[in-house]
Amino acid sequence: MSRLDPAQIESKWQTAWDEAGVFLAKHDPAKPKYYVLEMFPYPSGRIHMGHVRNYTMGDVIARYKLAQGFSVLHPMGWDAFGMPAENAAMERGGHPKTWTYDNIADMRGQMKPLGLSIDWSRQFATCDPEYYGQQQAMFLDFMEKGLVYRKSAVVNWDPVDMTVLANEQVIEGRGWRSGAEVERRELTQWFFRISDFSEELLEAIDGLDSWPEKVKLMQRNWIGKSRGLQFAFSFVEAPEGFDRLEVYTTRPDTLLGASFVAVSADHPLAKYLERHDPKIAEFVAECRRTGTSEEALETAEKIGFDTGLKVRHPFDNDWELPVYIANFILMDYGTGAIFGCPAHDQRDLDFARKYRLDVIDTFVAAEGGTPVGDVAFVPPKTERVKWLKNFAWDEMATGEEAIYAAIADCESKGVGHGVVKYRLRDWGLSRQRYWGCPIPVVHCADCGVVPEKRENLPVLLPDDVSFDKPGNPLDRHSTWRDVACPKCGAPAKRETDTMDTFVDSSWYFARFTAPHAAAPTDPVEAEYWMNVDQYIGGIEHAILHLLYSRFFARAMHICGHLPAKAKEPFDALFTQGMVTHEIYVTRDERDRPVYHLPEDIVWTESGATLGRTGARVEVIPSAKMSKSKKNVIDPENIIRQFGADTARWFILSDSPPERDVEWTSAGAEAAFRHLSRVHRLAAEIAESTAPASAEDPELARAMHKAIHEVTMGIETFGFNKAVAKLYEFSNTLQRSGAGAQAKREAVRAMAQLMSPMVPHLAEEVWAMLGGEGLVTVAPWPKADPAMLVEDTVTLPIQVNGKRRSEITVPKDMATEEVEKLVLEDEAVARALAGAPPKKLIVVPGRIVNVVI
RNA sequence: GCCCGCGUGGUGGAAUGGUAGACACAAGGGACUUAAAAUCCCUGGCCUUCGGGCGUGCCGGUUCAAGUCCGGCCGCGGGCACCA
Repeated sequence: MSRLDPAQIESKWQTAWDEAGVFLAKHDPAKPKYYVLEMFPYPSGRIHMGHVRNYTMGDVIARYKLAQGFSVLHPMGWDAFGMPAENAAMERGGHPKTWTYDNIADMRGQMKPLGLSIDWSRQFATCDPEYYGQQQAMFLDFMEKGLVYRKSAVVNWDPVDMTVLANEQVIEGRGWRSGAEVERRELTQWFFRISDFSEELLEAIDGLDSWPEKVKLMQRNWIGKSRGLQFAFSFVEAPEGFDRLEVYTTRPDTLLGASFVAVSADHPLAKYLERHDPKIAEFVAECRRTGTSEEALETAEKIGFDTGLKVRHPFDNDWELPVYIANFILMDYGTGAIFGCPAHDQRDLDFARKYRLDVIDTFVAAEGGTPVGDVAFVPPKTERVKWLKNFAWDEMATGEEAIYAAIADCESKGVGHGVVKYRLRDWGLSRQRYWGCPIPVVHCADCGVVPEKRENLPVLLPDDVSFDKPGNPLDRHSTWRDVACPKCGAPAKRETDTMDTFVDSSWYFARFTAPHAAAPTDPVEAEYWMNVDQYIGGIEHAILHLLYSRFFARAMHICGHLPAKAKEPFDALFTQGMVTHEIYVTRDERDRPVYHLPEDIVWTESGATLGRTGARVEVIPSAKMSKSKKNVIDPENIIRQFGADTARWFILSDSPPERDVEWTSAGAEAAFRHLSRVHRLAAEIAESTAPASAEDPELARAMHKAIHEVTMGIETFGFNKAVAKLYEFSNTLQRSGAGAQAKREAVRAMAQLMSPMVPHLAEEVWAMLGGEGLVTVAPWPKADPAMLVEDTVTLPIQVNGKRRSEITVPKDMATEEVEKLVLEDEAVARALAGAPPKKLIVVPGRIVNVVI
């Protein structure tokens, strides 16, 4: 009998699938379609276990749908633009393009042995001119429809690398690469008008029934809708050109507690004042020096500057409030100006105490008399509280009622109006980088910003660039940069900014439906294949990527590139957990962690120690895999050692897909043992010469139960449960005394049920048992409902809710008869001790409860 | 600070309000073997006077029946955050 040899069978069946072309997506109007997509990878050069998990899950779905007769689209591509390629070029020399395409070839080579049911004929990389050229065409469409615009914005500028940094790249106020102190600079940049879609993107979340609640919530919070009052203060003495001062508040109910007004350092009023008062100029400059990074914001002291200006309270002309410039006010939220109510907002209170401003308690929060000290009283939104100063609502009202009443009252008095605001900002897409999609416009001294002519697309990235100097090589590339204006022909300059790589990943799913179309999409193909029926990826993309894609799908619809149904492009979303692995840690003399490789660890009775020194090692399970922690498991090694089926089987077992799964070598070995057992069992049964006796109802029942349960497991993303049911079925099969014919049928069913998860072994087993053709395309088995019902049922008997006994009865025995048998039961009789039961509850087919 | 999720054996985890711990890992015992590997079989929540008692983070409630529903605590994890 042959042993399981994964290397041999896996390449054999992969070749068979390729030759049969079973994974090529075919547009077949006669069939229902199914589009499965896993978030495409960045071509770093190595696949990791996270990829294996992601693509295995998608593959289970794709293969299952294929067997169910769907026309399946399961493509793969590469999110290939981005900084790492440029960093590699800077560090090691070479060209980002070479580095990227080499990595793609390497990674494809590493993915192939996994036996994924991918239609590789549709593969593309976002750095292919064919792809980014269409993206440029779409950018021009967006320009025509007013979906993209330019404005000046404050950015983190690294003066050494001469580039804009994302907030995450600013560490303690310094650039992450250069270590140079980051400056705040105003640059003119391109923006997508995503904020125009705030309400639509928010409302449509309600329709995303097959998205995780968690992701929907994160998106709702990110869009951040709030209702409030916007109104204007009039100045006691208005500065030139400033008539009134607009503010926005979500707590108009605290208006009677107002004691100051503050504006952002970027507010027009601040900008006006800094031109006239050197002290204000100095203060404003100070504010602007503070970075925009989280650290900078958290540690920065809240400071303000009294402008000397005064405004009048909207309810009382004699009530004057000072106007401050403060460093903690954001220009791009609300109006860039606020009123401060120290008694009922902690930050306002801190500010008021610091600058000795009034604190007006509109509540006397604790009616007992404690006035507001250093802790503000924030009126609760849903709880009824006693208001001392209320201008439009009951003395006892909730904060929400008060807010609502305050807005209505202010509107009736002509003091402002209720408005809705969103936290969502427009999406800045300009990057001062080489390795990205060029923005296809030209800057002309006379014509301004001129779109590149369509016939000149794609605007290709030049190959002859160098990374020996900081900054964007496109800026220095005169023959690329200096062009004639597409409109007037005068000498002009190309836009040298490239697009954020999130743009590339915001529509790749649509491009897969027609990867070589001469337009961004092909309407016929998009109509057939869209939407993505099942999208699978990491939770880390819960907000940006998914929100941007939802926006892009809408914008593409407006430009005629996607049908209306694709405005929400992902019908179902699944977010999978990480693959973790234990780490081995010791501490150095300064108590910093030092990580060790597994092969350096010696296991002793007292625990883990370090081989050479004998130092005690702390073993921490479930750590995220990372190079620095020395706990990375390389999928290539695992496949070489055990085969792809084992890697797939293990990663699907045990842990629910949405949770983290810990990789353990014991688990991988166990998975391999089980698959070997299945292989051996199948071979035994295939070779068995035992007489083909009559059918075996027990085994048949187990088979139908397995079909039902595994199917349900796959349908509900309960892969761990599907795997458990397959273990159960193979255990039953192994112990079964059924005849050869019944066993063969059961093994064939098992091969089919296993095929989405361990496709190579399934093919092998299927072939051994004389299955027709490829199991991959064999129609998915159906459970016979009649076979799922047992003739007899075992009913547990509870006494006062505690299990005491059980009886086995025919499945449709009358309740009265069951009751009779229950009362005759020994344990029940003992508990009753002669007395009649208070109550007897029979749940047919399930349970009996005797209440005494 | 605001919002959300989760607490079940030594471990990963099962369980439409209906037998808690399926399935697997690790562990212990046994068979086969000169031996090992491989393989196969068995045991297992805790206590017990063998009747039973106690068990799903803690306290209480609803119910014939609660891991599951409700209220309150405790702990862990995640998201957002100078957002007015």
